[in-house]
Amino acid sequence: MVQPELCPRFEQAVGMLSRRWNALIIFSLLGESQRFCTMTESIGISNRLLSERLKELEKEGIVTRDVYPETPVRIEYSLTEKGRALAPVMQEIQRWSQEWLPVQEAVQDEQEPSVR
Amino acid sequence: MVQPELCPRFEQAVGMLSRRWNALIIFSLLGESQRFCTMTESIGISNRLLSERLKELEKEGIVTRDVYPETPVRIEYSLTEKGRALAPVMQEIQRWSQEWLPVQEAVQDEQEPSVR
DNA sequence: CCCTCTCAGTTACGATTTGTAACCAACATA
DNA sequence: TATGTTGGTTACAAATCGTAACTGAGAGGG
Repeated sequence: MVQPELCPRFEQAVGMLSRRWNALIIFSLLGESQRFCTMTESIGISNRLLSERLKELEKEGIVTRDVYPETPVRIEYSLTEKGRALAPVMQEIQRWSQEWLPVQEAVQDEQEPSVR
Repeated sequence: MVQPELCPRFEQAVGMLSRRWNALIIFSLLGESQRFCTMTESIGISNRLLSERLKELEKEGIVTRDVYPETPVRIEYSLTEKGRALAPVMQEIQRWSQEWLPVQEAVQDEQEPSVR
């Protein structure tokens, strides 16, 4: 019934990072602050989900939202210190992916050789 | 339409790690190989999803499945080298969670009954 | 005044995925 | 025959996601 082992803080961190798109959002903000429309394009996420995720991440103190009342309005999203502190996590994911995942060529019809 | 920036291998790694439960499954196997029923208890995942995720992770070369025809049958899941190579990622998540997430006390009535 | 454009979202809704619980098969013991 | 254990499946409702259309504020054109 109860799950005894796992550290609750670790579980919480994993819960946040496992939420779909969150890792990519954080990664793309590690470089520099970005505006909404730039993020949807570079990440490939829909308006709806990006909006939803950014609100959650802001509430968790990972992302900051700055409004510049220019015309048209400019809204910049950036990472807080707590958010930037996730850089090593992203770096390790990247390192692993470089070492263990194959470079995938353009379009190749995968055909499983002999899976029963 | 096209997302130009992100490295496809990084995206793939994030996709795998962001799949719900995958990070916890990998983390719990970092210590030692485990059997099915032990994992459902310690992680708090249902049979259905654990079965599904383990099959996916096995297909991706991250997890190995070993059958010991004892009675009752014992099936041990463990990490491949590729899977164990994710240890630094988990370590960095853990480090971040220790530094940035609050220790949450026993039962505190949150206003929002956040049931994820 | 009306139409159009951009940015930053919302809303509506069908398609996936998840969580829960019940069930199954193999083998062993009582 | 009935019961227990392990390692799953199956069925189905609930939650989440993806797509696309829409909104609203402010500026500019005609």
